[in-house]
Amino acid sequence: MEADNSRTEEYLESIYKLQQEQHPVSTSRLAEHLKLSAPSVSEMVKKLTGKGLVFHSEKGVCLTDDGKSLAKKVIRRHRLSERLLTDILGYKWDEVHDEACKLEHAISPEMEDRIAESLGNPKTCPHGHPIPDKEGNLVKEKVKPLSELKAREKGIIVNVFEEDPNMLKYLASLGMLPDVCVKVEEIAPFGGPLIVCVAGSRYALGREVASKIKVK
Amino acid sequence: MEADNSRTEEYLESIYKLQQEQHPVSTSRLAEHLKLSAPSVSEMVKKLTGKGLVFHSEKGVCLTDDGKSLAKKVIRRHRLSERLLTDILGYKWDEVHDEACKLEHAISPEMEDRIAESLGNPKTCPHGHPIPDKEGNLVKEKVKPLSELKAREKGIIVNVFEEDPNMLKYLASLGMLPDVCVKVEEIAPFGGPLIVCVAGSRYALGREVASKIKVK
DNA sequence: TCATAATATTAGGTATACCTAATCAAAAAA
DNA sequence: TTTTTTGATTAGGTATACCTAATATTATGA
Ligand SMILES: [Mn+2]
Ligand SMILES: [Mn+2]
Ligand SMILES: [Mn+2]
Ligand SMILES: [Mn+2]
Repeated sequence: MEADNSRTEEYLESIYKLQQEQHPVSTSRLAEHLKLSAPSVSEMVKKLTGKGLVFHSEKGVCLTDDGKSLAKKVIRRHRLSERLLTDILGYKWDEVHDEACKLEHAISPEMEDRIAESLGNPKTCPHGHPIPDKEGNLVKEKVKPLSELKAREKGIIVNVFEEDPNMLKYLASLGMLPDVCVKVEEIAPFGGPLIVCVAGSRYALGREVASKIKVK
Repeated sequence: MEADNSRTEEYLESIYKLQQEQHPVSTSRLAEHLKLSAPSVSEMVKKLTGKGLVFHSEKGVCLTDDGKSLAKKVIRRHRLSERLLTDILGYKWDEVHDEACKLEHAISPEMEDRIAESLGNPKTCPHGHPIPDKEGNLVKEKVKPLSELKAREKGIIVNVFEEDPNMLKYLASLGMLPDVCVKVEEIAPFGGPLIVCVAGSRYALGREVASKIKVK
């Protein structure tokens, strides 16, 4: 019978994403992201180790080459799903994450190809993240968080590292979407907000939020 | 946590389909269709009974009103998925069944609506079967098997009660698709084939195959 | 009617993936 | 350095959905 790898895929996907923040991923961070208990994750990580998909370093869990390869396949399916949802079915960018997170496990390689083709082989998901190609290559643009720009500096939004629908909805309402130009007018002291200018309007943006927005 | 009803959905879907052939569905027939052992099905049917989705009559398993309602939801998602695959992603009618059978469990009510709308609220799947509406209403056309037509009688193909890709591929190669007109030229005796005329060409069609093709 | 065959269910077991409570180990604080 | 806190794992358990082998039930047909 055909195995159901959806849990394995979900773990690898999470590990891949979390390692972008800090390299070896801790059990607790992974458990938090997957909304599972630490022992559950601990146990599953052991199984993934047995399958040669992850290994344990000093500081935490790392993906093996096989694990990385599978993770990128899942991420490709996830991001293509998001594009299908926005470009063809008319979803907003804040509505697609959870749907795509289920769809990604129900998509065959055949279907993945067809979606990519039908969409004209898109390079990024609606949040600006690169879609790995069939071989697992993905182009990471050199970016920095909006929060690191200095006063009077400009940047173009590349992507938004955030999956919370409310946050995304909020950002969309300010017009802060990929490819949009943002200027930091001034930076309030003592960890205060950034005053940014987007399409002629000025907004005060918290540091936390600004750090999720990556610009070039 | 959100429950995974995919197995429940798969059982109800099968029961619904099989009961169209013969009303109360036997455990063995169900096991065969689901490609599972009889004891597995026996056990699962007991669980479905506990959930109030099916009940046991003399002759076999029947859907309760709740069961029928859920089954029709699954079938709606299945058939909309098939249409998405053919109409938007360019699949052939013989390639969609298995893909749709996985997709149908990963589609939210929200997404179901969006697919239906994007496709212009189609009335049937690529095989000619009606797509139940949101409320579970579905229009069954009055049809009979092609095998019951008499010599020289004509009919229009309404649907094909078959999910085997090879059979569907074969029928498509003869141009035998929904809405196509077929004329039975003659019927060979002793259970022999039907000689049919489709779009000017004549073909010999086995009785078994002809009984799967429903015409009006 | 009685034996045979088909169907359904029970019994007992496996794999997967989750949980809480308890324990162990490492890091940070006192 | 000893204590406390945080983090990870072990121990023991549950739910779900599958399996094979054995048994029971129902039909069929000789
Ligand atoms: Mn996911
Ligand atoms: Mn995305
Ligand atoms: Mn199905
Ligand atoms: Mn169909």
